[in-house]
Amino acid sequence: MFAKVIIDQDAKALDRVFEYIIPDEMQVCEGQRVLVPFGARILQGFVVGLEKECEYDESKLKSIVRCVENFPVIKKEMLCLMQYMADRLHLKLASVLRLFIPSEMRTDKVKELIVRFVELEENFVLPSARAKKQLEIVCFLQEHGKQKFADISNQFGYAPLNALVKNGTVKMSEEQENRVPTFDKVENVKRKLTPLQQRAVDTICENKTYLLHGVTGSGKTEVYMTLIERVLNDGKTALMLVPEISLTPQVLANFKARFGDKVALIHSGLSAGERFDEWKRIFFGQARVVVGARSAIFSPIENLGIIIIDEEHEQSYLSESNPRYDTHDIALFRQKYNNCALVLGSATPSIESYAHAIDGDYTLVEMPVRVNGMEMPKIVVVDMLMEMRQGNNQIFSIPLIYELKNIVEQKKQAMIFINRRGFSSFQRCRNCGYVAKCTDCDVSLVYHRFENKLKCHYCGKRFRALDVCPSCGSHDIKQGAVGTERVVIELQKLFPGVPIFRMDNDTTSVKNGHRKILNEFRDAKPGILVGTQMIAKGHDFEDVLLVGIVDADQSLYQADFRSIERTFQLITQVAGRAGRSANQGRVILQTYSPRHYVYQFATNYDYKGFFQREANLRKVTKFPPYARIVRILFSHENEKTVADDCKLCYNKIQKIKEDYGQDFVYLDVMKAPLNKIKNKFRYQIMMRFTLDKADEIEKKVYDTIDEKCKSSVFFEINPNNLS
DNA sequence: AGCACGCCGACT
DNA sequence: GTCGGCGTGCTC
Repeated sequence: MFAKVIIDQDAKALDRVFEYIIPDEMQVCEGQRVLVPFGARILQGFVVGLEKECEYDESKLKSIVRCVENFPVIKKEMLCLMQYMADRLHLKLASVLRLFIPSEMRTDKVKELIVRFVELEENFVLPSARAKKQLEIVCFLQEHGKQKFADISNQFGYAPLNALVKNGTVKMSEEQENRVPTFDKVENVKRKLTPLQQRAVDTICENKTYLLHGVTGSGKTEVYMTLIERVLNDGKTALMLVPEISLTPQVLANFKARFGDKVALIHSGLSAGERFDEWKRIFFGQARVVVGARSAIFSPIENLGIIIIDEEHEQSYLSESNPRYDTHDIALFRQKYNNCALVLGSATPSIESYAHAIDGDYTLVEMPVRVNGMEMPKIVVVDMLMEMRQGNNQIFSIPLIYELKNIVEQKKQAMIFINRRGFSSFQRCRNCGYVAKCTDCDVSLVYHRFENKLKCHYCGKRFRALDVCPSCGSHDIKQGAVGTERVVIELQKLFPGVPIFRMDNDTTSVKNGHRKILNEFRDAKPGILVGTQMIAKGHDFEDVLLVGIVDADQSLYQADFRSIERTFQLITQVAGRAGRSANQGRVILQTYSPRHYVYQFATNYDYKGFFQREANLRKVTKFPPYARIVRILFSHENEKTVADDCKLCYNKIQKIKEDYGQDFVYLDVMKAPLNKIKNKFRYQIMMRFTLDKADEIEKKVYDTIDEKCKSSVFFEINPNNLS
């Protein structure tokens, strides 16, 4: 027999199958990890096919050395998925396979956790009465049976236990144990479903794709849990994805409380060992519910009855580093393969998904009312240009300060949303215009007052903060756009003595930073929580009656076609934090473009109106979901090399464009908006195709990329962020 | 990816 | 004369 093997190396030249002889005495099946001789080395590979005949010259074939495991780590479904992703997303087979197993497994760094147990020998002799501790241990074991060595040793001391083992009174054994991620213990509260929730549950009963459009606070989580329970009762399994950011201890605890040992949790906070053990529990069918972030879509769970993507509009479902993929595509593949239901849930569905619902590809399920019947908080738009004209140059408008005062007086809580961390987005010399930039990246440095450093948000490099302009010596340094640190400092000036908390990447990177800040904020009344978009997700605080959006325009002016959509989503999500209890909340939205349609629709919570307007715009201007964008990004440390590679590729693509006329909507070549990151120069080719011909053109374009091209090449389909 | 083979410059 | 630079090409 012969095996088709993918070599586990991330190189384009190796991105194909190599054939090997399976020695007669060796048991090898599809999906197994093997060691094979490759050139002068022994490398790891994956068996992706078995054949009686070989295609390559048989005399040149080598034999598989051995299998790494005695079972196939890649299941059949995943082998199909591998081919699908490689074809559709132009990914290397090996890089796709790496997504399917925990990285810990490839490096063989994690070992199985072996736990030692002690129990009494069958014919044990009682220790002498003088050995008091030993007697205690024997009594304890007599009463409780087999115990962990570590527990007994902690409770009664290591020496007496060891003595008992030595003299043969107690026998020791070893067992492999799974590491269990820690989680908070909470009660399993099963709330009775509202008629609206019940209707949603009843509607989602077929093996189709559903778009669950439920306003913030409409109780989507309870719907998910009920659906999962039903699937489990049918003897099937469930997979639920949530954005990493909302995998809060609270959410994890709720799922553990409801589903107990049946649930496996996959999130970035797990240790290597925990991740490996959870993966194994899924692989061997012990876990029947998987709750996790993006990468959990690749869990080796079988017999799926339902896949749920919560907050489906979140951009974190698009992988932005290689291999690049959209979780929706993978979910749709697995749904078809397993013939199960797929539920996409959101208060603000992505334009793409809602368009599918309108077109009838997905079934729309709506929950337009909050569980507690409360109205959505009122959103007040404040024109910051007006404020300036009236002489207010502060970062807070008069109405926001007024509302904040009210909150403080009533001993309630407020959240201030500012989607930029640090103190200010740049430092610039007022005299000569010098702006501090990163030496390795083409970006201005962000000033962090707390550390008094300038930081590059792309490569993390730190620099001395400016007090004197290095170019002209002037002391007149201007601060750029406001960040979370600055907001906190300004609030402290306005409300001395009021507890103010900051939640962003810088304050939550320490272990449990997240939980600590939220717990402290919960008890602070009055209290103000300042944060980036991580405060927009799922935290329900009854006493938050005010949400301030300091710079709503921030996400609006980003150079990508989803920026308006993202702004609408952010406002709606942040607004949803206010007035979760009986008191109606209020939102103050500060902007320099108060008449922009996104604000008109957002303040009225008019998702459908917004969708119509935005969808129409994209239809007319030929953007997704009514066209496909493809970007090829070239990067290399030598600027001339990238420019040449890019230009060469562009010239070839131009020839393709001539053949397709109107279907090749757009083609351009340019420096990437971020021309340099980590000392690598970046050039790009931008393209747009009509949907009809997209697959065909895309394939041709992909094939023109020269294998000998020295730059690294990234091929992106409908990318989210065009920097 | 990594390793071998191969064809041109400055050195014990 | 040789040692070694890294360009090119191959790995079942």
